[in-house]
Amino acid sequence: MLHVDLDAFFAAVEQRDKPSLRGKPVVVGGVGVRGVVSTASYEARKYGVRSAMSTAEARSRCPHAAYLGPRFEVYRQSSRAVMAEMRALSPLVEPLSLDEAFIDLAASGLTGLTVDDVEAIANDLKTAIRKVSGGLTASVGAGTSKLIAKIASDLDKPDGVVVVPAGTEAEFLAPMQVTVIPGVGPATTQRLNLAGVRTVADLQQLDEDELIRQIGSAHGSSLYRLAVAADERPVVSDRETKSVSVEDTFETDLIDRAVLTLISDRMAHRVGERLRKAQLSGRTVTVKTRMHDFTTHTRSSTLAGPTDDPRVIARVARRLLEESDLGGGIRLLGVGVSSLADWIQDDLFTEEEFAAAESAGSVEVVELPSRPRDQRGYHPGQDVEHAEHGRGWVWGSGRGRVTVRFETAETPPGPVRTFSVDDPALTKVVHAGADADGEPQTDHNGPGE
DNA sequence: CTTATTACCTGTCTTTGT
DNA sequence: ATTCACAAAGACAGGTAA
Repeated sequence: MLHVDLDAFFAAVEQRDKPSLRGKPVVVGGVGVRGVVSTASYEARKYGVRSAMSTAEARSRCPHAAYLGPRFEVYRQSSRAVMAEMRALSPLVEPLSLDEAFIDLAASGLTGLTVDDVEAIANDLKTAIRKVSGGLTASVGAGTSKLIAKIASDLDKPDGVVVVPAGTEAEFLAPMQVTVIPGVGPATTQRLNLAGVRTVADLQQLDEDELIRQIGSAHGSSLYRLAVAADERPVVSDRETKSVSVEDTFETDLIDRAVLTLISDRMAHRVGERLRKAQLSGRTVTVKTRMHDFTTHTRSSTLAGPTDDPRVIARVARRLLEESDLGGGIRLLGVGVSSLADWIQDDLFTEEEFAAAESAGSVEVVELPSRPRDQRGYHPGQDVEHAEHGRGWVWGSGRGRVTVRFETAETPPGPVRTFSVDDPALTKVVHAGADADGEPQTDHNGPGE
């Protein structure tokens, strides 16, 4: 496997496009009062400027650098060209961000390679990248797993190649600080240090149960395996999106609820648009607030069915914002949607579609049984309509409840909901097809029609 | 002083299935 | 057909990390 990392990517693109910046310190990131550094060129790094540092601190460390806002469209374009070169080498490429990706060479039949073979492949790739990107350089790590490739790519930056021979993985890792392992950040490092663990060798000697007690079961068992270089994680291209969100830090803290409501509405619309563009919809709406002291709070609410409707997202976000304590004002507001489904809301019948289907004779509507509290009125396979959840069909009934699955023949199964048989919002019972035996009649007898 | 976006984990409650 | 107990699953909020 290869891990490819473009060197100081955003800054390098700016230097490529503006020759006067070459050889000079360049800092790309937020340029406002609350901006942070995305990328510093190697010239700027000499002054101690680092990613994630506040722009204010970077300015004091390196006042004569060029400070530029990011041009994501340009970076995306170069990224696409570089990723295409990788895919020419092997179809199995997993981008981690605009400037980073894993490549599984075995997926294109490149197996049984010597260290020299891999080095040659990496150098050829770097040449190809330089050619299609207008001179960008990359650092490449290679090894028998994602973990080793990722760590190796960091060892000889910029413009380096490091190949770790098969069989030497554990000894390669042993002398390194635990912080080199992806997933071990400041919090985990501190907990490990308290347990006397500083290097991977220390970690290799620790008891797994002890490790799990210190840092939790999921993290503990995966870290335990990574420490001995046991890493079977596959390279996965086309990973599925699991959430979509928008957030913004304000120049000054905001407290006015009317202002924040308008901002929330705009954010909800942007999220909805992005969901629609990606043909996604989701059930959970989350509002995020960051207080002046940087504490962060989230409030979320889950709908019965997925939506991509900006108005629905905005309405829920408004309510969540109302329930949020703004304290002395907030520095950040965010709106997101998660619990994504790959099928969209209009799989559920709208009122218009229902009426059209009805007049076309493909469905007939009958009155609810005269004793609506009698669950014998619902049979498996019957179609029903619920005021809030749309149209679905009866999955089962009993114990005073009727279970409805919302789906159509063409879609994956929708959510199953259980209602009390006397739920007034459970309105229409529909017999699909021609053999409905009750007298066909249009009727609704509940609220919410 | 401390971005934007996404993913994933955990503890605690609540809901739902059997 | 109804009730009860228990387990599994889901919802929520916060934390960690890249």
